[in-house]
Amino acid sequence: MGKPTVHDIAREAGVSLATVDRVLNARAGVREVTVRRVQEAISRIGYVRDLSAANLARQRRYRFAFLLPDTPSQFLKGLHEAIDEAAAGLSADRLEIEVRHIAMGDHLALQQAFRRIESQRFDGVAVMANETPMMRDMIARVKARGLAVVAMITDQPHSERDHFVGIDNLAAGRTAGVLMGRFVGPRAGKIVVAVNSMQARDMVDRRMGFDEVLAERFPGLVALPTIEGRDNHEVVARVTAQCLDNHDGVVGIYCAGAGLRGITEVVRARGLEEKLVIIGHDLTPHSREMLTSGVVDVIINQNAGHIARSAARVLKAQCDGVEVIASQERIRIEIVLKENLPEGDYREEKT
Amino acid sequence: MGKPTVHDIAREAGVSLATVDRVLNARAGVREVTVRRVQEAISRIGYVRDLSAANLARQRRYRFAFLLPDTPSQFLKGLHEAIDEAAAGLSADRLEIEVRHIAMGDHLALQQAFRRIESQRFDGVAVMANETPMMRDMIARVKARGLAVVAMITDQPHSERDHFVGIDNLAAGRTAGVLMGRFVGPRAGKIVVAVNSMQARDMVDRRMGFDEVLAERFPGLVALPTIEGRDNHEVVARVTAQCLDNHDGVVGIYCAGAGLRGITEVVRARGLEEKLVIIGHDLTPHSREMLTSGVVDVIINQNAGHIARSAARVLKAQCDGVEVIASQERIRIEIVLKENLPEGDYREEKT
DNA sequence: ACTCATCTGAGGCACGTCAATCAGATGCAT
DNA sequence: ATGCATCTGATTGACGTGCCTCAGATGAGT
Repeated sequence: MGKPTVHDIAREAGVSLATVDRVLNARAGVREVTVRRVQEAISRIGYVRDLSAANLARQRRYRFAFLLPDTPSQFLKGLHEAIDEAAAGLSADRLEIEVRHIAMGDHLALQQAFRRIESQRFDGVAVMANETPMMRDMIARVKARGLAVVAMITDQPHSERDHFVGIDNLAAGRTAGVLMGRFVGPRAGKIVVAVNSMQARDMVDRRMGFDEVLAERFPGLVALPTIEGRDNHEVVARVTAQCLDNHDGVVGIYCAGAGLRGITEVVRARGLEEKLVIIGHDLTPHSREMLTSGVVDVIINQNAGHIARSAARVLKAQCDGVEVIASQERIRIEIVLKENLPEGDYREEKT
Repeated sequence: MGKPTVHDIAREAGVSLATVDRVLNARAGVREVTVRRVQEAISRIGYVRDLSAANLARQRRYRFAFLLPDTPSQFLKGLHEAIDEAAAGLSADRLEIEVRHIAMGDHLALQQAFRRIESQRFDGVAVMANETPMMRDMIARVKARGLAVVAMITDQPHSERDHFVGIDNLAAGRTAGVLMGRFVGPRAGKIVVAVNSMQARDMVDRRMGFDEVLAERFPGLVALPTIEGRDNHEVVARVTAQCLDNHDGVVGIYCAGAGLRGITEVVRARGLEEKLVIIGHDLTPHSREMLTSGVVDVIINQNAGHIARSAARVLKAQCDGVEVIASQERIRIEIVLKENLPEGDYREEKT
């Protein structure tokens, strides 16, 4: 005979289906003794609940909100697309995902967004934002309401989030550091480092990791003071140019944040492609092109598709009270060279 | 109102549920006119079938066989564990996976294995084996029986397999080549290259890719004739030692196949860790340790967990006649350094 | 007689299956 | 040409899949 069902439990425990169901779902209205009797029957016959049948019966839908900053970077655009794609693929599993862009830094907007999520019967939230006391409060509130919460890309380590979907940015910075050191080779020289903003935790971590490795293993390389690009190519381009004017012996550039385009423009304009080792973050149409054409040497990537799917899976697992496969949810620090560049990975090709 | 169901189609088309069902499942016994009428109703109300309800009703199970070589390498052990883990996670989706080890090269055993699969009502097969005319025949046979077939790790490009789950080994070899060239730096010298066997297609591809890049971009580096290790540490160790004895100016070792342990033993015994750049393939407990301790510089990895899950997903999608998310099924050529080494990725840590 | 906690039965979710029915066509005898 | 039995392909209805839900029954205690 097949796998045991609720009927088998009912028969085995000498109660009705409805009672079994109440025990299974830990609802009230069942005597202690009965609960025990049912539970014993369950473990005796080795019952495992069929989640898809259960979801069918209760017409369950999982509603998740994904909160992203409204910064218009290519990476964010790619992430948004990846989320939509994941949502399309998972709609068969009764998942609905709504992406909302929020002006980060605008505390009021963020608060409103969270309040709206509370009142709109969502089952979970994935949020990408800097960690602030306010964020911690908001997360605590929705958690108290029973929602699942994951932090995406940027962790909220001191909050009650259930999970972090993203990479260890310190390790990413260290990885960039090692590659910079080894690609530059035995030459000594200076390294330009650019970030979005030193307000952002992940940028600070990357910079720290990068500096650590340079100090430990490549004493010939000196990282210059951080350039802050504020998500703006033109700012990055201008400041990078200044930096190159002011310093002799620059051998590499590490672009830890957005704005790689600004850097590649300056580098190409001055014909420095061959002389400088350039390392950036995140695969985008532009960074792929720069990799292919040999202007950029390495891209450190966090796979947007993987992040989107992982966030959705983790939220669902949390709602179901189920364990995830840890190794599947570990976002890898991908090292991408021209040689191992995956085709069309940042965006789906149409079939 | 909610999503349209078969009832809505039936009402809209003015037929009964059973007729709708036969149209949906393309079974015979429905007049042309009626088929058209039903199909029009379907597209008019935008019906999408609920696969989980369908599978519940028909008590469907997906039975897949995974055929692996019985070579006792650490990578294969890890792959087997990854498959079991994936199977455990997917059993909720009604997937059953059976792993079978087969003495590759033993044509008779392989044929028997395939015959058994045909007679045992499997829905799909994932196979890891060298491409031979016999394999092509076997694949054609099971395909003719309606099974889904994917090639794993090693492609069967001239067969009728539905999909290949694995990496481009030429690109992997090129990736190893670039890293070798850049890590060695401006020094000139010789590179030792070890593989399992030049009979194996993937080994040949890796070697070719490696050589191409060296020739194109690092003319100072010369790859020595291939060492064939035949999946045996001791053979690898002995031949590597000989090779180091016979050649001056070796600056790096590329281990394209199994047997990395043989190489690291020789290197450590001679205290050459610092002097040589060592690049290997596949994360295993041993290669992780060598990476951590700095003996090995780079591991090119194909994620066993990803491969196992991808193969299972693709097989299921094939059975359901559904498209997969292409980017999710693209196995990446992972570059792993000590710095971006994922924790416990080769095997699940217990929670 | 009337609570109240506990428990049951029947029906529903979206779909599949199979025996049973129906309509139309065919063949045959008149 | 008409009536009638027969056959066949098209269609239906009812029930099954594992689980959930809610109105209502049961029974112990007041």
